[in-house]
Amino acid sequence: MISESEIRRLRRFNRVVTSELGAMDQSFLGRGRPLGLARVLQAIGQGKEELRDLRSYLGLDSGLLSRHLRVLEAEKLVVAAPSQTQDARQKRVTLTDAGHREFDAYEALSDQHAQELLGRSRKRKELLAAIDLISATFGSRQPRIRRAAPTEPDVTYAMGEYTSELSDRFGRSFAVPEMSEAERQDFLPPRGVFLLAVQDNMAIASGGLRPIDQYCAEVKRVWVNPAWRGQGVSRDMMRSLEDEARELGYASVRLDTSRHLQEAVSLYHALGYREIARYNDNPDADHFFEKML
Amino acid sequence: MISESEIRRLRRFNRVVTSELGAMDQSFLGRGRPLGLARVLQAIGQGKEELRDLRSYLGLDSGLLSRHLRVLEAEKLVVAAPSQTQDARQKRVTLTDAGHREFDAYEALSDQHAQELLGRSRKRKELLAAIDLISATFGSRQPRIRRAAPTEPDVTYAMGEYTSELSDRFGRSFAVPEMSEAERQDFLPPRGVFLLAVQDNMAIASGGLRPIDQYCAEVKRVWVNPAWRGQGVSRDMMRSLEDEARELGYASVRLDTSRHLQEAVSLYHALGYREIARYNDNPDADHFFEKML
DNA sequence: ATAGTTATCTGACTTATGTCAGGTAACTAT
DNA sequence: ATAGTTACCTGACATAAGTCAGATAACTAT
Repeated sequence: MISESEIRRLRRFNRVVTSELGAMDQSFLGRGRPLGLARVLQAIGQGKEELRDLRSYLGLDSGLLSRHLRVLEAEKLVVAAPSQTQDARQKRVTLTDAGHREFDAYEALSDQHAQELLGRSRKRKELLAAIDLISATFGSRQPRIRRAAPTEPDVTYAMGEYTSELSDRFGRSFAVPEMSEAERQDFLPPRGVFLLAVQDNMAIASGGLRPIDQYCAEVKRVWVNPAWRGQGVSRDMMRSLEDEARELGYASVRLDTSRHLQEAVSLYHALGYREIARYNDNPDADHFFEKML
Repeated sequence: MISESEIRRLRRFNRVVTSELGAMDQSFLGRGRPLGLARVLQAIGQGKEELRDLRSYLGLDSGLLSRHLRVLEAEKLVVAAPSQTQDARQKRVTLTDAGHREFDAYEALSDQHAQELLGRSRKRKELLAAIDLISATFGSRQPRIRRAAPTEPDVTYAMGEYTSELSDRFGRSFAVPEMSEAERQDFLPPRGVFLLAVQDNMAIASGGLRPIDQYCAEVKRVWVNPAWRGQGVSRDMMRSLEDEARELGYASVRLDTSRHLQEAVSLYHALGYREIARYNDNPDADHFFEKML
């Protein structure tokens, strides 16, 4: 079971992190606005514009939220508008230009704090892996899979991690693939698609689909952040890619992979892919799979 | 430099952890006492008894702390007494029996929360390593080295980690050494000593010294929590052990180690130890060192 | 001995946060 | 059409938290 010392280690972690977060709050107060208002402003800036979302996200009483919004309105940082929904009782608030500036200022403070923390670490890569593992363990439970343009920053991030992992696994350096305009189009409907699994606002997994010919698409660049592995994320990603392929009118998908990525090989077997002969000249691939849709 | 995505990962971590800590606070409120008072009570229970310590630890205004203490006194949870120091103006507060019970109740809540969090993890060992790395990176900077009795829980914890690491390194299972009463005496003055490096109230490194003969002591069980490595902790530990050996009247120290612990071998070289011939029959050792004090 | 400093306490005040009971207008179910 | 419900707002109130200006007694430096 869970030992005394494990509990103490977690509690030490709690103590340490609490004091860091306290420092963060202090820096927010520097803008002369109580924390409650700052939180509301940040939440709105992050797209929580419907009042009901805001209330549930911040856990606020409706009266209190109403009052906070009144203050922010008086400061001309937000404006109220009727909600997008049918219901004319519901409202939404959006940031004014001044509101955006103020929001950006809070974002900059957060970024600065984050940067300062990262700067303290000698072993940044390990630290980030540790941070991700904790985010994965304690974070909200539902990664959401959505389409993404190959040029999005989140895709760039995912591809960076992907190639860095390939480099580790293969023991030699891979470069992030530079895509031509034509290659990017291959990953966009109607020819293909690029998917990201997003949790707590950040990509934790990716996968792409591009045409081989009229009837067959190829699965490429499937990556899952190591901290989220073992929770069925890659399975969900593969299923979503297959769904997309069907919708785009393909009859089958193919993919290649390598003995250096053993979990991948097992996964494809488990998902009903069958091994086929080499269908391309990728020198790093030694396993080839196909699945009829 | 520090990239955009690294900052976002740290901020995601912040978000996730903030909401966990919020849940913790909620559970504290269940005892019908505002957070401020609960914190004071906890701090006193943790040995912050001098008012000045309390103030600086909790960052409280002296007036506010005074009032908080008055409330706790009225509840008969704490009693004030003159400070241990010369200065008759200074005061200290201690928990009454009822105070201890109340403190224990808060401790139980914390433990319960910690346990619940750990229970959520599939990969507990990795999670704890991640937690330690973050504690090491963001925690307070000064590990303190102190003597410890071989029977202390912290020593037991350190030895558990030590043997578990040996098992990993050697690729076979080591058991935590059962010590006879005589062996324990070997690690206690005047014959020897056992040291712990403590940070944020927990052991992060250990080392022991026991007699070989009248003139020479042996360094044993040097362990540093992996999260704290690379910061000179082992160096400090070795220096402290040497100081202790000198004080206990030894003229030299010896130690054995293994090629499986390459950092250890380098460290001993760097600290001025010279390799000598095998001086014992430890089958796991293949390097032997000595240093004149 | 004297002047200045320090540790703690008290009272008065402010601000932040939270709660609750209506109120209005817009909705839903029948 | 009517009764009941819901989303948001307002006013009144309560509690928590923090600030500040003295007051007192005990200290320190000279």
